[in-house]
Amino acid sequence: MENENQPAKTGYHHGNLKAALVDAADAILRDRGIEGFSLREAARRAGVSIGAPAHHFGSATGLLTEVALLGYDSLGEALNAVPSSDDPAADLRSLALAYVRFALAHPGRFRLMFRPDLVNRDDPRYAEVSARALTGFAQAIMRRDGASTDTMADVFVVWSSIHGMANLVLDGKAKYMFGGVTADAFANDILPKLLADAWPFGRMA
Amino acid sequence: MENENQPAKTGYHHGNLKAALVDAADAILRDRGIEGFSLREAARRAGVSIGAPAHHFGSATGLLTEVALLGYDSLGEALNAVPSSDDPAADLRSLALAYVRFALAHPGRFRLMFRPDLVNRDDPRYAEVSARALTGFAQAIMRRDGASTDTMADVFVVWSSIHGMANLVLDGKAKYMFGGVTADAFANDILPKLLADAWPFGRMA
DNA sequence: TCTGCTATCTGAACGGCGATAAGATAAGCG
DNA sequence: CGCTTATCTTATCGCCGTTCAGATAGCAGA
Repeated sequence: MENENQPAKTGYHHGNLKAALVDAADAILRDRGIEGFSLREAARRAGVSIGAPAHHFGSATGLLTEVALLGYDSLGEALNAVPSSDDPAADLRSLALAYVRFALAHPGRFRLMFRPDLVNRDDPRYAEVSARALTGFAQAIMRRDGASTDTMADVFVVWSSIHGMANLVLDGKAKYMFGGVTADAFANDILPKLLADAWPFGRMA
Repeated sequence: MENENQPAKTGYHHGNLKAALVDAADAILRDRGIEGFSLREAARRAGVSIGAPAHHFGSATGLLTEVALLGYDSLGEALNAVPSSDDPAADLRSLALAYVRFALAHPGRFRLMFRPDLVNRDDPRYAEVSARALTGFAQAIMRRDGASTDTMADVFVVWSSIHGMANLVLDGKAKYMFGGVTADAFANDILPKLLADAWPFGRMA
């Protein structure tokens, strides 16, 4: 997942600092979460001074925006890796499972992606990359619905359901409901059953 | 909503600093959101020195935990104010509407309530107050389901759906789907239609 | 190769933050 | 009245993001 971003730092000039800082920031999100991130820590991990990031990104938001864009890319990859079948309801269950698993596997990235105060959504790449992450998802809903009266409403409702599950589990709220289960056990044991039995979107419309 | 917390500051001793700091913190959440909160700003608003809050709350988390507990109380009030009818599916739609409206009316409080890093969930009052906020909600689901095989799974799925809608709207994601609509317009115009037409939990099981 | 231009990076500074601890103040109670 | 104790102030520490003058070196053109 990490670029090696050669050439490595050789002296005064790093050579590939921009990519190195993005990698460092992503690593901080992985190690310490979004609240553990700081611009200075990213500079430290990249082996440069505290003022160096400003030249490339201007501010902490600038750097985090790059990480968030990568996050949407990786979410899109995870969702697009789910194969389509001739059962769109089953596909929707698989997509929901992939979405929640992504959130649990990359909580720092996932949380960052939905933080309007830390991500510059006016970046021209944002609309494109965030929309593309959900295209396969929207298509599965359309396959299930056929000619719906309001596809956008359906997408929003299904997305909300999945996004809500991811957030409640990430925020530790599912523990209270399923007997202190770990995130892994939830994703591997409880969630698939839940999607098959109690989740109405996994049935034909 | 704000206590007047008499007696007001009279000199060296405030007299009711603990309540005044909770009010100040809640006001900061209202004015500047959760990211705009600081212990020093709360002290400033209460008219005391920056070290004063530590005596009463120990840390920022201590103060924010108090505010979060009040938040769960107020969410519980908002949900319990929704009357029960003989149509549990309609009740569920009303509860969903009240939940999302609460989140949009008190975004700072709402976000704080789900921040495990800012709220001490080991506080003995936490389990009680957070559970009570959702009791009426869980009862409506049980009335709709009758004798379900797994009520907890149903509660989790419905709650996720509602919680996901609240989060997506709060994080500005609904704008992209419903034409840049404001939060008020979403809560008053779009959401009721959505719950009636596209929301499967608002129908009988 | 030399020269100048420009991108890149350093290092110091500023104000704001949470936390801590020593000391000042006053409320309460015997 | 005097002692005890809770309350609040003040100073300090190490973080943080941001800014800016200056140091460094890559690089294009002569």
